[in-house]
Amino acid sequence: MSREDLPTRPEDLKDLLKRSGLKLTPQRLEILRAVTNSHSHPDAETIYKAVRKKIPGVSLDTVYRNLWTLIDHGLVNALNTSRGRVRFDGNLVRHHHFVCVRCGLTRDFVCPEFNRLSVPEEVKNWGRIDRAHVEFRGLCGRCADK
Amino acid sequence: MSREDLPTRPEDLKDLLKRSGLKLTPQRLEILRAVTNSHSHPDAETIYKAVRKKIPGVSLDTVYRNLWTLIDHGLVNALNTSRGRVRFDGNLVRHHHFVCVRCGLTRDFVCPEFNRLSVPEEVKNWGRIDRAHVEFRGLCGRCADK
DNA sequence: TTTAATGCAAAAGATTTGCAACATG
DNA sequence: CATGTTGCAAATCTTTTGCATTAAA
Repeated sequence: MSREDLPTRPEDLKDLLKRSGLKLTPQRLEILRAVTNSHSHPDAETIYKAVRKKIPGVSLDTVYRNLWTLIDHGLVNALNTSRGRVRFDGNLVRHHHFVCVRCGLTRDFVCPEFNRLSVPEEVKNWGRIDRAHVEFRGLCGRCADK
Repeated sequence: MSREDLPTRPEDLKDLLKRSGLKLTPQRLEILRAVTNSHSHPDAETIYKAVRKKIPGVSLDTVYRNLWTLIDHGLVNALNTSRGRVRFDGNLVRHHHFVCVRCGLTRDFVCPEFNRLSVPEEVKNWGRIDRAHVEFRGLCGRCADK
């Protein structure tokens, strides 16, 4: 299995955490599972609710702390947010986005070609680059109709 | 002058607002000017401070309201924010980003080729697409050294 | 045993709202 | 004029912190 096509089975998620050098706590695992299972770019509150079904005692700040940790380790992304709330993207299949600049609707699509865009020299000097992400911006059907 | 290379002279900014169908208030103009003049992806507070130098009585909520309006009209973008605060990008020259996933550092670069990425069929059906934006993600020099 | 993660409760910030007055087209 | 915009102040939400306790490696 390529790095571009990652699994969501529990054992694999455990693995993923370990390979990322992260301690494997039940909370962390459930948070990761919640965010990777959802392709709807949930906010922290939504993830919190999902995790509580499995671990009723979990706290919201643990959810936040873990999401940032997962982001730091490249397992999750923070999304462009129209209007003040962070949303998370845990789709482990490498993908790109369509974004409605008005309502913030964000949809995933896969395009292997875009994963391999070549990095301009200038940019190479700014740090270590792990991946390319393309965003097509415009108005979604709903917003365009108004 | 092409649409890809927009001006920041006051008259041109006024024009830009009008052409976007927006009422031209002094506050709005200064807010737009502040955000287009800064290439450092300021947050709302920073823009507020800059605008206050010209219009001391301006209020923070007016700044927010206008930034969202400008975003709705495609003149400004909201940026990926690591950690809870929206930042704004009013660079009118069409550009792309390098983003450090750890600290959130975001740098602009220009690459005409990326402006013309072809839109997959699937995506075309989701709405009207105005532009493509590429983000290279990784760790900036500073964060990579730790 | 060492180091990192958790839960709690409280704090801090950021963003939004209602509303009356005002300015723009 | 009609409509959209502003300032103000208060309200609302989201996200973060400190700290004592617990769990993972």
